[in-house]
Amino acid sequence: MTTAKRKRMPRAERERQMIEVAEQVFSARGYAAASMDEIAELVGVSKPMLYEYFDSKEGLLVACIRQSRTELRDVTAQATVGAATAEEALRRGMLAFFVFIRERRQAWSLLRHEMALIGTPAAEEIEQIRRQQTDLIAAMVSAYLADDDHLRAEATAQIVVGSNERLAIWCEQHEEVTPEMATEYAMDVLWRGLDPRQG
Amino acid sequence: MTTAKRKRMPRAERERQMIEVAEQVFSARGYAAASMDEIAELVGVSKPMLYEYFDSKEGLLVACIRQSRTELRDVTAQATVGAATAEEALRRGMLAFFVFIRERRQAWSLLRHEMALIGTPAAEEIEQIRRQQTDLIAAMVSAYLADDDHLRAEATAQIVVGSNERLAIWCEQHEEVTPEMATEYAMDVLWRGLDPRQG
DNA sequence: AGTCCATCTTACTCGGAGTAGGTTACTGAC
DNA sequence: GTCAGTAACCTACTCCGAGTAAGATGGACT
Repeated sequence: MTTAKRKRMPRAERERQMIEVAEQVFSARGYAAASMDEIAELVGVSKPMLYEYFDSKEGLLVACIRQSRTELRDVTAQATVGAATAEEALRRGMLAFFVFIRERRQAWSLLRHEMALIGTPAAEEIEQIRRQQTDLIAAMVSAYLADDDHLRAEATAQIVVGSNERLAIWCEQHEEVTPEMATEYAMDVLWRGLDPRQG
Repeated sequence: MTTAKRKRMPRAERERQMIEVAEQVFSARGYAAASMDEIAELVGVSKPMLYEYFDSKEGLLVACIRQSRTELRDVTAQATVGAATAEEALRRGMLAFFVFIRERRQAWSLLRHEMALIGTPAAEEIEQIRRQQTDLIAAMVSAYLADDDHLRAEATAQIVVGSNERLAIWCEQHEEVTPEMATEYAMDVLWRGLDPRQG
């Protein structure tokens, strides 16, 4: 379809193509229900090629996740540049996140599947990839808030990420919640805190 | 071992026994790597019995998760009774949570596996079970904080739960973080907020 | 024109989820 | 006692999909 003769393309290009197809199939069918045979057929290649390039079904999923996470990190990082205050950086970053998950459904669906790898050999690698995001936030927390307690900064990053991910899943069931509203809800708790005494 | 003749026990009892064994196997091997044959053998029963009582591997996992989540909700709900303020209720609830995940590793490991069911027919049922927890928190938020915005209360509950779950996973990699420290980190963000201006 | 190797294929194995159909022990009725 | 009736249980399969062994083929470079 895209290219005339579906044959003999260089490894790097084939890999990209495989990831693209796999991303669609994984997010459409779910990781467990997706079959390597189907992905291979859609790519227009035989199954052993997938194994040649990605070792296993898990490996293929990890490659897909790595790509989507990198995009997400870049989008959120980009959103925060030029923010004057910590508050503004946090708000912009979160808004970028909620916009991302609404616009790039497929990528987000894939990221949700990273949890499917818990308890597998790939779990550690996934945790490594997540650190792209948490390290970024932990660094901002330390810098903006002049907090030199490293452990606390990491914990704070986990809280921010965890909040956003859960909120994102919740948003999927509440179509009426816009990215702006989600951001407002999150800011209200994370920045101001639940303590009602402050104005 | 436990009972002399491993034969012919009433359904309810057999179910409990199956769940007990399945909980161990799932949390030890991981959902994907666990096999129904192994579980059946450890129970001392043949595989079709598992399917008779739980329909599928997924169904068995859901049953295990339901039990562990009920325990977790009861523990956290119990911890908050008699708290004088919202702050105290939140702190006690979260401390109970972090103690739970450290003491009942197996149950917590199982709850982490609920994510493995994303994109499967059981996903909706899992989300239903989670609501045991979020509804409880949303109700407390509404009551204590006199907030009548239902949507916001739900979002807040998701933030609290998401924070705690991510923090719990992070704690597994940081043995030096005690439940008390985790609670303090979480309270500092969720109650006071990140805004450094307040004292 | 021939050699090398990266790309690609056919045709398998193997393990585990799920099932068809039959068997055995207990329960109550007479 | 003994004879349904049924709940608990088993053996012995099917089938699908992950992963692999071993070989074919096209193109690049000498």
